[in-house]
Amino acid sequence: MLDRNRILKAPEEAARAFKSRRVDVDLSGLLDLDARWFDANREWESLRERRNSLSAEIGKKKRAGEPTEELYAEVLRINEAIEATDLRRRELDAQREERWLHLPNIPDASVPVGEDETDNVEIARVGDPPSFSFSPRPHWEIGSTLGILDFDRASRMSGARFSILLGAGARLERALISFMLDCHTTPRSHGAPYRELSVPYMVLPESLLATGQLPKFREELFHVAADDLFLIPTAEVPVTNFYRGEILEEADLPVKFVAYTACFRREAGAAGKDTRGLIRQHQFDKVELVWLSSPESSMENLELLTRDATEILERLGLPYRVISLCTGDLGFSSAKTYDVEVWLPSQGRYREISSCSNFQDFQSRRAQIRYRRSSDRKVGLLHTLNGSALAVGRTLAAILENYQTEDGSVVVPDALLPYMGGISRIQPESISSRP
RNA sequence: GGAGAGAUGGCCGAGUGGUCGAAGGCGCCCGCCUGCUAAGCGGGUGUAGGAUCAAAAGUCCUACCCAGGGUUCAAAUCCCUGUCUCUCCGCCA
Repeated sequence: MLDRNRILKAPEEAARAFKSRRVDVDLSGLLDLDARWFDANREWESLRERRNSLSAEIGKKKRAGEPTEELYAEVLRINEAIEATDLRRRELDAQREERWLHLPNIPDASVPVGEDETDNVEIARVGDPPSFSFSPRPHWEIGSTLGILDFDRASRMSGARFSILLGAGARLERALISFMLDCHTTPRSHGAPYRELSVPYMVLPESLLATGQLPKFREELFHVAADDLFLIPTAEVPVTNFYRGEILEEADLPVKFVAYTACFRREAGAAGKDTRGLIRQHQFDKVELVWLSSPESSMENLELLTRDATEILERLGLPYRVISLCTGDLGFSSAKTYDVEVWLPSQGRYREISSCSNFQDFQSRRAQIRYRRSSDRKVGLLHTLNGSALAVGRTLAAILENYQTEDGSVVVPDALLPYMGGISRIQPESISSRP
Protein backbone atom coordinates (compact mmCIF):
# COMPACT_ATOMS: atom_id res chain seq x y z
CA MET A 1 0.00 0.00 0.00
CA LEU A 2 1.13 3.50 -0.74
CA ASP A 3 1.81 6.27 1.74
CA ARG A 4 -1.44 8.25 1.98
CA ASN A 5 0.30 11.46 3.03
CA ARG A 6 2.74 11.23 0.15
CA ILE A 7 -0.09 10.86 -2.38
CA LEU A 8 -2.13 13.67 -0.82
CA LYS A 9 0.90 15.94 -0.96
CA ALA A 10 1.95 15.08 -4.51
CA PRO A 11 -0.89 13.42 -6.44
CA GLU A 12 0.69 14.31 -9.76
CA GLU A 13 3.77 12.25 -8.88
CA ALA A 14 1.54 9.22 -8.28
CA ALA A 15 -0.44 9.87 -11.46
CA ARG A 16 2.80 9.89 -13.46
CA ALA A 17 3.88 6.67 -11.80
CA PHE A 18 0.63 4.87 -12.65
CA LYS A 19 0.82 6.10 -16.21
CA SER A 20 4.38 4.81 -16.59
CA ARG A 21 3.12 1.44 -15.35
CA ARG A 22 0.33 1.57 -17.90
CA VAL A 23 -2.36 1.14 -15.24
CA ASP A 24 -5.49 3.21 -15.30
CA VAL A 25 -6.26 4.74 -11.91
CA ASP A 26 -9.05 7.16 -11.06
CA LEU A 27 -6.88 9.06 -8.62
CA SER A 28 -9.10 12.10 -8.19
CA GLY A 29 -12.07 9.83 -7.51
CA LEU A 30 -10.07 8.05 -4.84
CA LEU A 31 -8.84 11.27 -3.25
CA ASP A 32 -12.39 12.58 -3.19
CA LEU A 33 -13.61 9.40 -1.51
CA ASP A 34 -10.72 9.59 0.92
CA ALA A 35 -11.57 13.18 1.84
CA ARG A 36 -15.18 12.25 2.51
CA TRP A 37 -14.03 9.44 4.77
CA PHE A 38 -11.68 11.79 6.56
CA ASP A 39 -14.47 14.29 7.26
CA ALA A 40 -16.85 11.61 8.47
CA ASN A 41 -14.14 10.33 10.75
CA ARG A 42 -13.54 13.74 12.26
CA GLU A 43 -17.23 14.23 12.80
CA TRP A 44 -17.46 10.88 14.54
CA GLU A 45 -14.50 11.75 16.76
CA SER A 46 -15.95 15.04 17.91
CA LEU A 47 -19.32 13.44 18.64
CA ARG A 48 -17.53 10.82 20.72
CA GLU A 49 -15.69 13.55 22.54
CA ARG A 50 -18.97 15.22 23.47
CA ARG A 51 -20.55 11.93 24.50
CA ASN A 52 -17.57 10.91 26.63
CA SER A 53 -17.54 14.16 28.56
CA LEU A 54 -21.31 14.02 29.20
CA SER A 55 -21.01 10.46 30.45
CA ALA A 56 -18.25 11.48 32.81
CA GLU A 57 -20.47 14.27 34.08
CA ILE A 58 -23.31 11.84 34.72
CA GLY A 59 -20.94 9.77 36.77
CA LYS A 60 -19.96 12.78 38.85
CA LYS A 61 -23.52 13.91 39.42
CA LYS A 62 -24.62 10.46 40.40
CA ARG A 63 -21.93 10.28 43.04
CA ALA A 64 -22.99 13.72 44.30
CA GLY A 65 -26.62 12.63 44.35
CA GLU A 66 -27.68 15.23 41.79
CA PRO A 67 -30.32 14.66 39.10
CA THR A 68 -29.09 13.48 35.69
CA GLU A 69 -32.24 13.13 33.59
CA GLU A 70 -31.60 16.04 31.22
CA LEU A 71 -28.07 14.75 30.53
CA TYR A 72 -29.41 11.31 29.70
CA ALA A 73 -31.66 12.82 27.08
CA GLU A 74 -28.82 14.66 25.44
CA VAL A 75 -26.53 11.66 25.42
CA LEU A 76 -29.24 9.54 23.80
CA ARG A 77 -29.59 12.12 21.08
CA ILE A 78 -25.84 12.23 20.51
CA ASN A 79 -25.68 8.45 20.44
CA GLU A 80 -28.05 8.40 17.51
CA ALA A 81 -25.80 10.82 15.65
CA ILE A 82 -22.76 8.74 16.53
CA GLU A 83 -24.35 5.62 15.17
CA ALA A 84 -25.37 7.27 11.92
CA THR A 85 -21.92 8.82 11.44
CA ASP A 86 -20.21 5.59 12.33
CA LEU A 87 -22.18 3.74 9.68
CA ARG A 88 -21.20 6.28 7.05
CA ARG A 89 -17.59 6.34 8.24
CA ARG A 90 -17.25 2.58 8.02
CA GLU A 91 -18.85 2.37 4.62
CA LEU A 92 -16.52 5.03 3.24
CA ASP A 93 -13.53 3.46 4.94
CA ALA A 94 -14.22 0.07 3.38
CA GLN A 95 -14.54 1.59 -0.09
CA ARG A 96 -11.44 3.66 0.36
CA GLU A 97 -9.39 0.77 1.74
CA GLU A 98 -10.39 -1.45 -1.15
CA ARG A 99 -9.17 1.12 -3.65
CA TRP A 100 -5.94 1.90 -1.84
CA LEU A 101 -5.17 -1.83 -1.79
CA HIS A 102 -5.47 -2.00 -5.56
CA LEU A 103 -2.92 0.75 -6.21
CA PRO A 104 0.45 -0.59 -7.39
CA ASN A 105 3.75 0.60 -5.95
CA ILE A 106 5.50 3.68 -7.34
CA PRO A 107 8.61 2.73 -9.36
CA ASP A 108 11.93 3.97 -8.05
CA ALA A 109 13.55 6.81 -9.98
CA SER A 110 16.28 4.46 -11.19
CA VAL A 111 13.81 2.18 -12.97
CA PRO A 112 13.90 2.55 -16.77
CA VAL A 113 10.67 3.94 -18.20
CA GLY A 114 9.14 1.68 -20.81
CA GLU A 115 6.05 0.02 -22.20
CA ASP A 116 6.66 -3.71 -21.92
CA GLU A 117 9.36 -6.39 -21.65
CA THR A 118 11.04 -5.19 -24.84
CA ASP A 119 12.03 -2.02 -22.96
CA ASN A 120 13.76 -3.86 -20.13
CA VAL A 121 17.41 -2.94 -19.82
CA GLU A 122 20.20 -5.50 -19.77
CA ILE A 123 22.56 -4.76 -16.89
CA ALA A 124 25.03 -7.61 -17.14
CA ARG A 125 25.79 -10.71 -19.15
CA VAL A 126 27.97 -13.39 -17.55
CA GLY A 127 29.32 -16.63 -18.98
CA ASP A 128 29.33 -17.79 -22.58
CA PRO A 129 26.52 -19.97 -23.92
CA PRO A 130 28.02 -23.42 -24.61
CA SER A 131 28.51 -24.43 -28.21
CA PHE A 132 27.42 -27.89 -29.29
CA SER A 133 28.58 -30.08 -32.15
CA PHE A 134 24.98 -31.31 -32.35
CA SER A 135 21.68 -29.56 -32.03
CA PRO A 136 20.92 -29.24 -28.31
CA ARG A 137 17.76 -30.96 -27.15
CA PRO A 138 15.15 -29.50 -24.79
CA HIS A 139 15.37 -30.60 -21.17
CA TRP A 140 12.09 -32.55 -21.23
CA GLU A 141 13.44 -34.68 -24.03
CA ILE A 142 16.78 -35.19 -22.31
CA GLY A 143 15.07 -36.03 -19.01
CA SER A 144 12.56 -38.41 -20.52
CA THR A 145 15.23 -40.25 -22.49
CA LEU A 146 17.38 -40.58 -19.39
CA GLY A 147 14.37 -41.87 -17.47
CA ILE A 148 14.69 -39.21 -14.79
CA LEU A 149 11.66 -37.10 -15.78
CA ASP A 150 8.07 -38.32 -16.18
CA PHE A 151 5.33 -35.96 -17.31
CA ASP A 152 2.85 -38.58 -18.48
CA ARG A 153 2.37 -40.29 -15.16
CA ALA A 154 2.35 -36.91 -13.43
CA SER A 155 -0.57 -35.71 -15.50
CA ARG A 156 -2.38 -39.02 -14.96
CA MET A 157 -2.29 -38.50 -11.21
CA SER A 158 -2.53 -34.69 -11.00
CA GLY A 159 -3.41 -33.20 -14.39
CA ALA A 160 -1.51 -30.74 -16.51
CA ARG A 161 1.56 -28.80 -15.37
CA PHE A 162 2.89 -31.34 -12.89
CA SER A 163 6.00 -33.45 -13.11
CA ILE A 164 7.75 -36.37 -11.51
CA LEU A 165 11.49 -36.73 -11.04
CA LEU A 166 13.04 -40.16 -10.77
CA GLY A 167 16.34 -41.55 -9.62
CA ALA A 168 19.23 -39.24 -10.48
CA GLY A 169 16.70 -36.53 -11.40
CA ALA A 170 15.14 -36.53 -7.94
CA ARG A 171 18.62 -36.66 -6.50
CA LEU A 172 19.67 -33.69 -8.61
CA GLU A 173 16.71 -31.67 -7.37
CA ARG A 174 17.55 -32.47 -3.75
CA ALA A 175 21.21 -31.66 -4.42
CA LEU A 176 20.28 -28.26 -5.83
CA ILE A 177 18.14 -27.39 -2.82
CA SER A 178 20.88 -28.39 -0.38
CA PHE A 179 23.55 -26.65 -2.41
CA MET A 180 21.61 -23.39 -2.56
CA LEU A 181 20.71 -23.43 1.13
CA ASP A 182 24.31 -24.22 2.07
CA CYS A 183 25.59 -21.33 -0.04
CA HIS A 184 23.27 -18.82 1.54
CA THR A 185 23.74 -19.95 5.12
CA THR A 186 27.52 -19.75 4.81
CA PRO A 187 29.31 -16.47 5.66
CA ARG A 188 30.66 -14.59 2.65
CA SER A 189 32.64 -11.50 1.82
CA HIS A 190 29.72 -9.16 1.23
CA GLY A 191 27.60 -9.80 4.29
CA ALA A 192 26.34 -12.01 7.07
CA PRO A 193 24.89 -15.42 6.20
CA TYR A 194 21.15 -15.87 5.85
CA ARG A 195 19.12 -17.45 8.61
CA GLU A 196 17.29 -20.50 7.35
CA LEU A 197 13.55 -20.80 7.89
CA SER A 198 11.21 -23.72 7.32
CA VAL A 199 7.69 -22.37 7.05
CA PRO A 200 4.03 -23.34 6.47
CA TYR A 201 2.90 -23.94 2.90
CA MET A 202 -0.62 -22.76 3.69
CA VAL A 203 -1.43 -19.26 4.91
CA LEU A 204 -4.37 -17.11 5.95
CA PRO A 205 -5.76 -14.49 3.55
CA GLU A 206 -4.33 -11.64 5.64
CA SER A 207 -0.80 -12.91 5.03
CA LEU A 208 -1.36 -12.65 1.28
CA LEU A 209 -2.89 -9.21 1.71
CA ALA A 210 0.28 -8.14 3.51
CA THR A 211 2.61 -9.12 0.68
CA GLY A 212 0.29 -7.88 -2.08
CA GLN A 213 -1.00 -11.09 -3.72
CA LEU A 214 -4.47 -10.28 -2.37
CA PRO A 215 -6.91 -8.80 -3.10
CA LYS A 216 -5.81 -8.34 -6.71
CA PHE A 217 -4.34 -11.69 -7.75
CA ARG A 218 -6.71 -14.17 -6.16
CA GLU A 219 -7.15 -16.11 -9.41
CA GLU A 220 -3.43 -17.00 -9.35
CA LEU A 221 -3.75 -18.83 -6.03
CA PHE A 222 -4.82 -22.30 -4.99
CA HIS A 223 -7.47 -21.93 -2.30
CA VAL A 224 -8.46 -24.56 0.25
CA ALA A 225 -12.07 -23.46 0.55
CA ALA A 226 -13.09 -25.54 3.57
CA ASP A 227 -10.54 -23.77 5.75
CA ASP A 228 -10.10 -20.51 3.84
CA LEU A 229 -6.37 -21.19 3.55
CA PHE A 230 -4.23 -20.55 0.49
CA LEU A 231 -1.28 -22.55 -0.81
CA ILE A 232 1.72 -20.23 -0.95
CA PRO A 233 2.69 -19.04 -4.44
CA THR A 234 6.18 -18.24 -3.10
CA ALA A 235 8.07 -18.46 0.20
CA GLU A 236 8.05 -14.67 0.14
CA VAL A 237 4.59 -14.81 1.72
CA PRO A 238 5.26 -16.80 4.90
CA VAL A 239 8.79 -15.46 5.32
CA THR A 240 7.89 -11.78 4.94
CA ASN A 241 4.95 -12.33 7.29
CA PHE A 242 7.29 -13.69 9.96
CA TYR A 243 7.48 -10.30 11.67
CA ARG A 244 4.03 -9.04 10.69
CA GLY A 245 2.72 -6.46 13.18
CA GLU A 246 6.02 -6.24 15.05
CA ILE A 247 8.48 -3.44 15.74
CA LEU A 248 12.15 -4.37 15.31
CA GLU A 249 15.24 -2.57 16.57
CA GLU A 250 17.31 -0.79 13.94
CA ALA A 251 20.39 -2.52 15.33
CA ASP A 252 18.85 -5.85 14.28
CA LEU A 253 18.63 -4.78 10.62
CA PRO A 254 19.11 -6.05 8.07
CA VAL A 255 17.30 -9.30 8.78
CA LYS A 256 18.20 -11.88 6.14
CA PHE A 257 16.13 -15.04 5.76
CA VAL A 258 16.47 -17.92 3.36
CA ALA A 259 13.77 -20.53 2.96
CA TYR A 260 13.23 -23.50 0.73
CA THR A 261 9.58 -24.25 -0.05
CA ALA A 262 7.39 -25.70 -2.69
CA CYS A 263 5.33 -23.02 -4.47
CA PHE A 264 1.87 -23.34 -5.95
CA ARG A 265 0.47 -21.24 -8.76
CA ARG A 266 -2.65 -21.66 -10.85
CA GLU A 267 -1.02 -20.01 -13.91
CA ALA A 268 -4.50 -18.85 -14.84
CA GLY A 269 -3.32 -16.25 -17.35
CA ALA A 270 -0.67 -18.46 -18.93
CA ALA A 271 -2.78 -20.90 -20.91
CA GLY A 272 -0.75 -22.24 -23.81
CA LYS A 273 2.54 -20.80 -22.54
CA ASP A 274 5.45 -23.12 -21.80
CA THR A 275 3.20 -26.15 -21.87
CA ARG A 276 6.11 -28.54 -22.10
CA GLY A 277 8.84 -29.10 -19.59
CA LEU A 278 9.64 -27.79 -16.16
CA ILE A 279 9.48 -24.07 -16.90
CA ARG A 280 5.90 -23.41 -15.86
CA GLN A 281 4.40 -25.83 -13.33
CA HIS A 282 1.54 -25.60 -10.85
CA GLN A 283 3.95 -26.83 -8.19
CA PHE A 284 7.64 -26.02 -8.14
CA ASP A 285 10.47 -25.74 -5.67
CA LYS A 286 12.24 -22.53 -4.91
CA VAL A 287 14.88 -21.23 -2.53
CA GLU A 288 13.90 -17.71 -1.59
CA LEU A 289 15.88 -14.86 -0.03
CA VAL A 290 14.08 -12.19 2.04
CA TRP A 291 15.59 -9.04 3.51
CA LEU A 292 14.12 -6.63 6.05
CA SER A 293 16.15 -3.48 5.63
CA SER A 294 16.40 0.07 6.81
CA PRO A 295 14.99 2.46 4.18
CA GLU A 296 18.39 4.13 3.75
CA SER A 297 20.16 0.99 2.60
CA SER A 298 17.43 -0.93 0.79
CA MET A 299 18.61 0.00 -2.69
CA GLU A 300 22.19 -1.09 -2.04
CA ASN A 301 20.81 -4.21 -0.43
CA LEU A 302 18.91 -5.04 -3.61
CA GLU A 303 22.30 -5.18 -5.35
CA LEU A 304 23.66 -7.54 -2.68
CA LEU A 305 20.56 -9.71 -2.83
CA THR A 306 20.85 -9.98 -6.61
CA ARG A 307 24.51 -10.86 -6.28
CA ASP A 308 23.59 -13.70 -3.92
CA ALA A 309 21.19 -15.05 -6.54
CA THR A 310 23.62 -14.82 -9.44
CA GLU A 311 26.40 -16.35 -7.40
CA ILE A 312 24.54 -19.65 -7.51
CA LEU A 313 24.49 -19.56 -11.30
CA GLU A 314 28.19 -18.78 -11.44
CA ARG A 315 29.06 -21.64 -9.13
CA LEU A 316 26.95 -23.94 -11.27
CA GLY A 317 28.66 -22.65 -14.40
CA LEU A 318 25.41 -21.52 -16.04
CA PRO A 319 25.46 -18.50 -18.40
CA TYR A 320 23.05 -15.77 -17.40
CA ARG A 321 22.16 -12.14 -17.76
CA VAL A 322 20.61 -9.59 -15.43
CA ILE A 323 17.95 -7.19 -16.64
CA SER A 324 16.32 -4.24 -14.95
CA LEU A 325 12.58 -4.38 -15.47
CA CYS A 326 11.09 -1.24 -16.97
CA THR A 327 8.13 0.57 -15.44
CA GLY A 328 5.65 -1.15 -17.73
CA ASP A 329 6.87 -4.64 -16.82
CA LEU A 330 7.31 -4.13 -13.08
CA GLY A 331 5.35 -6.30 -10.65
CA PHE A 332 2.45 -4.83 -8.67
CA SER A 333 4.21 -4.49 -5.29
CA SER A 334 7.72 -3.77 -6.50
CA ALA A 335 9.53 -0.44 -6.66
CA LYS A 336 12.47 -1.97 -8.55
CA THR A 337 13.15 -5.42 -9.91
CA TYR A 338 16.12 -7.20 -11.43
CA ASP A 339 15.28 -10.36 -13.28
CA VAL A 340 18.03 -12.93 -13.61
CA GLU A 341 17.76 -15.01 -16.77
CA VAL A 342 19.57 -18.26 -17.48
CA TRP A 343 20.65 -19.47 -20.89
CA LEU A 344 18.52 -22.30 -22.31
CA PRO A 345 20.33 -23.80 -25.33
CA SER A 346 17.24 -25.52 -26.76
CA GLN A 347 15.39 -22.21 -26.91
CA GLY A 348 18.49 -20.23 -27.87
CA ARG A 349 17.61 -17.54 -25.41
CA TYR A 350 17.67 -16.47 -21.78
CA ARG A 351 14.76 -17.41 -19.52
CA GLU A 352 13.84 -15.99 -16.11
CA ILE A 353 15.23 -18.01 -13.22
CA SER A 354 15.11 -15.39 -10.48
CA SER A 355 13.37 -12.13 -9.76
CA CYS A 356 14.88 -9.80 -7.15
CA SER A 357 12.79 -6.90 -5.93
CA ASN A 358 12.83 -4.00 -3.54
CA PHE A 359 9.30 -3.32 -2.31
CA GLN A 360 10.40 -0.40 -0.15
CA ASP A 361 7.60 0.22 2.37
CA PHE A 362 4.79 -1.09 0.15
CA GLN A 363 4.57 -4.49 1.85
CA SER A 364 5.65 -3.34 5.30
CA ARG A 365 2.82 -0.81 5.38
CA ARG A 366 0.30 -3.54 4.62
CA ALA A 367 2.03 -5.91 7.00
CA GLN A 368 2.79 -3.27 9.64
CA ILE A 369 6.40 -4.35 10.00
CA ARG A 370 8.23 -1.45 11.60
CA TYR A 371 11.53 -0.64 13.22
CA ARG A 372 12.70 1.74 15.93
CA ARG A 373 15.47 4.10 14.85
CA SER A 374 18.47 4.04 17.16
CA SER A 375 19.15 7.77 16.87
CA ASP A 376 15.81 9.22 17.99
CA ARG A 377 13.87 6.09 19.04
CA LYS A 378 11.15 6.95 16.52
CA VAL A 379 9.13 4.19 14.88
CA GLY A 380 8.92 3.87 11.11
CA LEU A 381 8.21 1.36 8.35
CA LEU A 382 11.15 -0.71 7.20
CA HIS A 383 11.81 -1.89 3.66
CA THR A 384 11.29 -5.43 2.41
CA LEU A 385 13.15 -7.15 -0.40
CA ASN A 386 13.15 -10.62 -1.81
CA GLY A 387 14.46 -12.73 -4.62
CA SER A 388 14.61 -16.31 -5.78
CA ALA A 389 17.97 -17.95 -5.43
CA LEU A 390 16.95 -19.88 -7.29
CA ALA A 391 13.86 -21.45 -8.87
CA VAL A 392 14.88 -25.11 -8.56
CA GLY A 393 12.94 -26.61 -11.49
CA ARG A 394 14.27 -24.06 -13.93
CA THR A 395 17.79 -24.52 -12.60
CA LEU A 396 17.45 -28.24 -13.11
CA ALA A 397 16.21 -27.67 -16.65
CA ALA A 398 19.13 -25.34 -17.33
CA ILE A 399 21.62 -27.91 -16.08
CA LEU A 400 20.14 -30.67 -18.23
CA GLU A 401 20.33 -28.45 -21.31
CA ASN A 402 23.69 -26.74 -20.76
CA TYR A 403 25.48 -29.88 -19.58
CA GLN A 404 24.02 -32.28 -22.16
CA THR A 405 26.38 -34.34 -24.31
CA GLU A 406 25.99 -35.89 -27.70
CA ASP A 407 25.44 -39.40 -26.29
CA GLY A 408 22.45 -38.16 -24.30
CA SER A 409 24.09 -38.19 -20.88
CA VAL A 410 24.38 -35.13 -18.69
CA VAL A 411 27.49 -34.05 -16.82
CA VAL A 412 26.92 -33.03 -13.20
CA PRO A 413 28.38 -29.55 -12.45
CA ASP A 414 31.37 -29.70 -10.11
CA ALA A 415 29.65 -27.66 -7.43
CA LEU A 416 26.98 -30.35 -7.05
CA LEU A 417 29.32 -33.35 -6.87
CA PRO A 418 29.43 -33.38 -3.04
CA TYR A 419 25.65 -33.69 -3.05
CA MET A 420 25.21 -36.34 -5.72
CA GLY A 421 26.38 -39.42 -3.88
CA GLY A 422 29.02 -40.32 -6.41
CA ILE A 423 27.03 -39.56 -9.56
CA SER A 424 29.20 -37.37 -11.79
CA ARG A 425 27.37 -38.06 -15.02
CA ILE A 426 23.70 -38.90 -15.44
CA GLN A 427 23.37 -41.91 -17.72
CA PRO A 428 20.21 -43.45 -19.08
CA GLU A 429 18.65 -45.30 -16.22
CA SER A 430 16.14 -48.05 -16.29
CA ILE A 431 15.34 -50.21 -13.29
CA SER A 432 13.03 -52.51 -15.17
CA SER A 433 11.41 -53.04 -18.51
CA ARG A 434 9.20 -50.04 -17.75
CA PRO A 435 11.36 -46.93 -18.00
C1' G B 1 -12.52 -34.95 18.15
C1' G B 2 -14.21 -34.58 23.89
C1' A B 3 -13.61 -31.85 28.74
C1' G B 4 -11.63 -27.73 31.29
C1' A B 5 -8.63 -23.10 31.96
C1' G B 6 -6.93 -18.74 29.93
C1' A B 7 -5.73 -14.23 26.41
C1' U B 8 -4.11 -6.96 29.81
C1' G B 9 1.94 -2.59 27.81
C1' G B 10 9.01 -5.26 25.67
C1' C B 11 8.24 -9.19 29.81
C1' C B 12 5.68 -10.71 34.53
C1' G B 13 1.27 -9.31 36.70
C1' A B 14 -3.11 -6.39 39.30
C1' G B 15 -7.63 -4.44 37.88
C1' U B 16 -15.10 -3.47 42.68
C1' G B 17 -18.93 -0.73 35.15
C1' G B 18 -17.42 5.87 35.74
C1' U B 19 -11.52 9.39 38.53
C1' C B 20 -8.15 3.21 33.77
C1' G B 21 -3.83 3.95 28.58
C1' A B 22 -4.43 0.97 32.70
C1' A B 23 -1.44 -0.37 39.91
C1' G B 24 3.05 -2.92 41.16
C1' G B 25 7.45 -5.40 39.59
C1' C B 26 11.22 -6.59 35.86
C1' G B 27 13.67 -4.70 31.70
C1' C B 28 15.24 -0.34 29.09
C1' C B 29 16.70 5.12 28.86
C1' C B 30 18.43 9.75 31.41
C1' G B 31 20.48 11.81 35.81
C1' C B 32 22.68 11.52 40.92
C1' C B 33 25.93 8.87 44.03
C1' U B 34 30.17 5.59 44.57
C1' G B 35 38.06 3.85 42.50
C1' C B 36 35.38 0.41 38.36
C1' U B 37 31.23 -2.93 38.30
C1' A B 38 27.13 -4.11 41.25
C1' A B 39 23.88 -2.04 44.74
C1' G B 40 21.24 2.52 46.08
C1' C B 41 18.42 7.17 44.93
C1' G B 42 15.38 10.46 41.49
C1' G B 43 12.91 10.86 36.83
C1' G B 44 11.25 8.87 32.22
C1' U B 45 9.51 4.74 29.19
C1' G B 46 3.01 1.92 24.04
C1' U B 47 0.96 2.54 18.99
C1' A B 48 -2.03 4.94 15.34
C1' G B 49 -4.98 9.04 13.65
C1' G B 50 -6.41 14.11 14.41
C1' A B 51 -6.32 19.50 16.41
C1' U B 52 -3.02 23.51 17.77
C1' C B 53 2.11 25.21 15.77
C1' A B 54 6.18 28.09 10.41
C1' A B 55 8.49 23.65 12.47
C1' A B 56 9.80 20.99 16.70
C1' A B 57 8.60 20.48 21.70
C1' G B 58 4.39 20.82 24.49
C1' U B 59 -0.80 20.65 25.21
C1' C B 60 -5.52 18.68 23.83
C1' C B 61 -9.00 15.13 21.29
C1' U B 62 -10.22 10.03 19.26
C1' A B 63 -9.19 4.83 19.03
C1' C B 64 -6.76 0.42 20.80
C1' C B 65 -6.50 -4.25 27.36
C1' C B 66 -7.08 -11.30 21.31
C1' A B 67 -11.16 -10.34 17.24
C1' G B 68 -16.31 -9.27 16.09
C1' G B 69 -21.11 -8.34 17.93
C1' G B 70 -24.40 -6.95 22.20
C1' U B 71 -26.14 -4.67 27.11
C1' U B 72 -25.44 0.42 29.31
C1' C B 73 -25.71 7.47 29.73
C1' A B 74 -20.80 4.97 30.42
C1' A B 75 -17.22 -1.53 29.21
C1' A B 76 -10.33 -3.87 30.14
C1' U B 77 -14.45 -4.99 33.62
C1' C B 78 -21.13 -7.75 32.18
C1' C B 79 -23.35 -11.09 27.95
C1' C B 80 -22.84 -13.82 23.07
C1' U B 81 -19.87 -15.67 18.96
C1' G B 82 -15.18 -16.64 16.83
C1' U B 83 -9.82 -17.27 16.96
C1' C B 84 -5.59 -18.65 19.44
C1' U B 85 -2.83 -20.73 23.72
C1' C B 86 -2.38 -24.19 27.79
C1' U B 87 -3.85 -28.87 30.59
C1' C B 88 -6.16 -33.74 30.50
C1' C B 89 -8.38 -37.69 27.37
C1' G B 90 -8.87 -39.82 22.42
C1' C B 91 -6.78 -40.22 17.50
C1' C B 92 -2.52 -39.68 14.47
C1' A B 93 2.77 -38.94 10.40
